[in-house]
Amino acid sequence: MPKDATAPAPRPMRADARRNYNRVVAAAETVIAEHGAEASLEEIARHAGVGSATLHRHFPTRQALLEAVFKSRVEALCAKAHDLLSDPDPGTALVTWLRAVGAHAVANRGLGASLMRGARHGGPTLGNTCHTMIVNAGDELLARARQANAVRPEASIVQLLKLVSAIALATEEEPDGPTQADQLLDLALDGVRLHRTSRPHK
Amino acid sequence: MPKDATAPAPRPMRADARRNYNRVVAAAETVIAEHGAEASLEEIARHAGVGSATLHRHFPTRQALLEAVFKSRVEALCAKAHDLLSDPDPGTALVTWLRAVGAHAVANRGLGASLMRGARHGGPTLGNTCHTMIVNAGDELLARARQANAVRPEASIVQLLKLVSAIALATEEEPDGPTQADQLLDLALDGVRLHRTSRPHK
DNA sequence: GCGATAACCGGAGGGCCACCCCAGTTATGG
DNA sequence: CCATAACTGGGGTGGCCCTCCGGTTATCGC
Repeated sequence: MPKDATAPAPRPMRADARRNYNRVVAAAETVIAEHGAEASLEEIARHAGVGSATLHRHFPTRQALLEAVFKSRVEALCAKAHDLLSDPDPGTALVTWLRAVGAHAVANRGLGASLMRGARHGGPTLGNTCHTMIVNAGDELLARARQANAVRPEASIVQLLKLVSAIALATEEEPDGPTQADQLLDLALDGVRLHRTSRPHK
Repeated sequence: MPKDATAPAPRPMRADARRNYNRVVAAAETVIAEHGAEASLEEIARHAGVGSATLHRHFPTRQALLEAVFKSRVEALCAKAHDLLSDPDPGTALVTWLRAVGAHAVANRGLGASLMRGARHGGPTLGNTCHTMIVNAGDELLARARQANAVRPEASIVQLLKLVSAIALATEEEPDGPTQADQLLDLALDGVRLHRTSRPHK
């Protein structure tokens, strides 16, 4: 089965089409890493050796292209979430995963914004697959943590992800982005957890 | 050549110039409230009944325009910070103020982004007056709270403001933005405070 | 009150970009 | 091997940001 996202390709997509598709994704990857998520689509097309029309045909919206670029990373994060489900400490597992999400969002410029944008346009049409994948993966972790009384029960996974994305969005394209993001996450996520013991003097 | 952003005009600025200046600021206010901080400058000029050149002459950069638009609100926030300095509970005062900052940032689309952008371009040249004003005002509140052991000592005011701005940025242009922002702030700011007593079972 | 002058105004134009249309080209199935 | 359907990319449109330049107007010294 072709690795097509949502359509079970009735036509298996012509060879050159798939070739150009891959070229565009590769070019987008490098250009976005260089210039951020607001990079010029034409520059991506140029860098891929492809006309702008081709790019727009394969990816009718910028969001669609971002989804394709970040798909592998999102899948990795979902896999990590699955692994962490067997962690002995549900609360720490959740926080660890959220930090990983934040780290990825900071490292891959624009991922954070991409994840957030997914929430809008409620329609399940397209463009929000990254968002839903992450939400589903994280929801299991949160449910387990909540069951163990390790987190504030009123926090939803959407809120938590939005918080993480916001921090990533705010610190990306800063000189010391990763450091700042880490500190901010430390501050913010600490408020999410429930510390039944009195807080250590640290 | 006096680069006056706020300078006390050696030449008192011609009457029509000031008139157009005010018109542009007023137009920007409404257009930004409608379309966000990324609104088209030409549309602002159009809405003000003014050529685009006039807009660019008065405000050489978008940031300069945003500064002018948000100046009054920022001043109000600084005044509020000053008032809260006499609040009996330093920790609560700080959190109250940060929530107020967040509320303003959400209400006035683009203010959050504007506040953050100020941090960059380290130069004290221009465009970061809003940022420095807010930072200075908040720093006093934070210092007092820290002295009272009411907050985690490693949190800096820049970090806290960045956190608040990030949340505002993430929730603005959402249908239920203010509500979400409030919940997220609740989550995030709780991690900032130091609860010397063991946390209530709540 | 009245020119001279300096400041101000806004339309025109250049460069860049997202997006669409259409004729040429190429892979694919009978 | 060829008919056909799908894919391609150059060119066009409209929008944006920003700058230059000739015309206009407020302001100051007389």
